[in-house]
Amino acid sequence: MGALPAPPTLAPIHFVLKNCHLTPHLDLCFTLFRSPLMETLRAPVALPGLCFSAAQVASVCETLEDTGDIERLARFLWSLPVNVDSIFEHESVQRARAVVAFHAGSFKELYNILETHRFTRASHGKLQAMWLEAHYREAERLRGRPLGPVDKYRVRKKFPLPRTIWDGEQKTHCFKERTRGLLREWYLQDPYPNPSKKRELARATGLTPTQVGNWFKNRRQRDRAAAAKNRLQLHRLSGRDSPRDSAGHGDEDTPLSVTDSDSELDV
DNA sequence: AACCATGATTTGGA
DNA sequence: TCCAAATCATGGTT
Repeated sequence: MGALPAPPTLAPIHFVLKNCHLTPHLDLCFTLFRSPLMETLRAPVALPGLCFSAAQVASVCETLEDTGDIERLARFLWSLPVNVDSIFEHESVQRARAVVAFHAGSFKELYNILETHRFTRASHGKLQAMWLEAHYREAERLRGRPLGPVDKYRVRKKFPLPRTIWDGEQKTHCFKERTRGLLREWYLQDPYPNPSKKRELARATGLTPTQVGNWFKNRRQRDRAAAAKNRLQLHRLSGRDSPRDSAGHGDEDTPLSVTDSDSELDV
C-alpha cells in the first residue's frame, strides 16, 4: 500500500531489507543490529540535525511492521534512544509504537499514541481497526463475555474515532457526503448519464465509473420503487376497499416516468 | 430481533 | 452493452 518515502540515502538499508525478503526465516532484527549499517545508524541518531538516520529508522519500522513480526519491532523500538525527537516525529515510528502497544495489550498507551499524533490517510484503516478492537476487548473483559453486534455498536458510539486517525466523514458502506451530494446533483440533471459523463463524475467524486453507474442504477431503481409505492397508496385511498385484489385493471399507469417522488426523497 | 439504508451483484431482456 | 428488476451483504438504528 504505502509508497515508501525513499530519499537516496536509504539505498543501503533498503538493500539489507530486500535481502531479508529472500530469506524470511533469518532473524531480521538480529541481522540488522549486527550489520555495520546499524552501528552507523545508532551513532548519528544521537547527534543533532541528522534526519536521514531517522528516516532509516522509519524505514526499518515499516519493514518490520509489514513482516508482522511484532516481537522484533518491539525490540527495535525499545533499542532506540528516547531523547531523540527526530526519530519519533516520523509517522512510521508512531504507527509502529501503536502496533506494538496494541499487541502488548497496552491499550491506554495505544489510545494516547493515536490521540496525540496526526496520521495520514494511508494509516487510517489499520489504526482505526486497532482503536476499535482495543475498545472491544476492554469492554469484553469488563463484562466477561463476548460482545454482540449491538454491544460493539454501543462501544463505537461511546468511543468515537479520534480525528487524528479519521478524516471526519468516512463511512464504511456509504460514500462520503460530498460525493453523494455531487451524485444527487448530477442525477437531477440527468438520470441516464452517458459514459463520458460518468467518467467525468467519477473523476470529480473519486469513485470508479462502475461505482458511479451502480449508484445511478440503484437510485433509479429506488426512485421507481418509491413512486410505485406512492401509486399503490393513492390507489388504496381513492379506490374503495378491496378485500381480495385489485388485479384485472388494465388502466394502471405504466411504471415508467413517474419520478416526482424525487423531491421528497431528498432532504 | 426486526428494520432500514445503501452499495454491489446477478439475471434476463432489448 | 446498457438497462430493469431482484437479490445479496453489510452497517446503522430502533
